[in-house]
Amino acid sequence: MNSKYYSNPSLLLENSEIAEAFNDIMTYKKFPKHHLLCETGKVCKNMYIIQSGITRMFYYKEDKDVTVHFCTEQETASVFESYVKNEKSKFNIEALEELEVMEIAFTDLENLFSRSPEFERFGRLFVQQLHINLIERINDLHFHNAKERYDKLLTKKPHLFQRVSQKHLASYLNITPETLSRIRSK
Amino acid sequence: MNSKYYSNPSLLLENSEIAEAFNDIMTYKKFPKHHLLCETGKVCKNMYIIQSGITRMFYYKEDKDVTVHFCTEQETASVFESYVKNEKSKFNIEALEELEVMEIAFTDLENLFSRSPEFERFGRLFVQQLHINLIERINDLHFHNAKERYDKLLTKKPHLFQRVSQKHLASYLNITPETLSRIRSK
DNA sequence: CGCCGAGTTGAACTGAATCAAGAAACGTGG
DNA sequence: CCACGTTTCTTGATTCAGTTCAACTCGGCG
Repeated sequence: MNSKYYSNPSLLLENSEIAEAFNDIMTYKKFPKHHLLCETGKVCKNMYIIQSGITRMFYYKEDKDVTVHFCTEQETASVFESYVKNEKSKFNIEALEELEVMEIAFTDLENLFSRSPEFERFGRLFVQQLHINLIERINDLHFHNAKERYDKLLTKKPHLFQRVSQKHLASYLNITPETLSRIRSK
Repeated sequence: MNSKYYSNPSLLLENSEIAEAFNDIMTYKKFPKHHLLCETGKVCKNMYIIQSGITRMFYYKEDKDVTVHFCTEQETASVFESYVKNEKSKFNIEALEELEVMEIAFTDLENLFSRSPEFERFGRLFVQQLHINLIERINDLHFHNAKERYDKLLTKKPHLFQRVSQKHLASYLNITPETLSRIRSK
C-alpha cells in the first residue's frame, strides 16, 4: 500500500473494492434545518458523511449552548466517543441548513473492518486523521487568545463565516458574541 | 474478536501472538532525568511505553514553557502527529524522573500492522483510545474554570500531584503557578 | 554557609464576561 | 407583501477571574 494513504486516508476510497463496500452500508438521507442527527442522552449509533449542508455539534453548559464542532461537505459528523464507549452522548448534532447525508451505522462499519486488512487499515487511518484534526483544534484553542483564534479560523475555514451565525461561531471560538462583534469591528 | 477489546485495546496484548510480535520490535532503554525523548524541530520517529518514571510534553510559548501532557507507567509517549504528518515536532518530551521505557520505532509498528488484520485492528483500537483520551482532556479544559479543572485533575490523576512540580501542573491546567497556589490554599 | 529555584502572598492590572439597551435582520401568519 | 414578534448583532458601562509584577519564605544542594 502506497504511503500517500497515510497522509490522506480518503484516497483509499478510490480503491473500488472499498468504495463498493461502503456503498453497501451507506444510505442516503435528507434532513430539514434544525433536525438533530444525534441527541444528548442517547448513544450515538451512526455516522454521517455530509453531502450538502452544515452541522454543528453542541452541548448545554448550564443554561446556554456551546458549539464545539462544525461539519461541512465531505466531512463526517458523529459523537464517536459515545459509540466507542457505548455511553450516552454529551452532545447534540444539529443541522444548520437543510442536509443531505450518507448515513452509516457504526456496527456495519465494524463488520466491514473485520472483512479484510484493507478495511481495517482504512479504519485505522480514518481514526488517525480524526485524531490529528482534534490535536490541531486543541492547539489552536489552547495556544492563542480571542483575536488570534478568530484570525486563525478566518484563514482556515473562511466559508464558516458565510454560513454560520456569529453566536455559534463565537461559542466555537470560546468567546461571547459581544466579544466576537468587537473583534470584527476592526 | 471479543467486543471487550473495543473498550480496552491493551487487552489485545494478552494475545500471545501480538505480545510476541511487539517484543521483537521493542527495545528497553533507560534515560536520566531531564533527557529529551522528542525535540522541537525534529520529526518524532519513536514511541515510548513508560515502564517507570514520568514524562511531560511541552512547548515554548514566547519565553515560557507550557506543559500539555504527562505520561506515567504503562502509558505511551510520542508526538504522534509529527510522525503521521512527517512534520517537525512542535513539542518536546522530557523525562521528569529517571526513566525506563520500551522504545518502538513507528516504522516497525507500521510494518507490524501490515502483517495481519489482528495487528491492524490493534493499531486502530490503539489510536481510537488515544483519540478518546484527547476528547476527554479537551472537555475538561474547555468546559471548566480554573478551580474546576484543578478539582477534576485531583480526582482523576491524584498521583500527578505527588510527582510533578506545581509550576508544571499549573501550566498543564492552563493557569499560572500563582493561581494554582491560591486555589490550593483553601 | 550562601545561592537558587519553587512556592506563597499581596496589589495592581487586564482581557473578556456580564449586563443592558437599542438597531437590524428574520420568519411567520394574516 | 406587510406587520409584528423574536432573535441576532452592536455598542457602552461595569465587573470579575485570572495574570502580572514584586517581595518574601522555604528547602535543597553545591
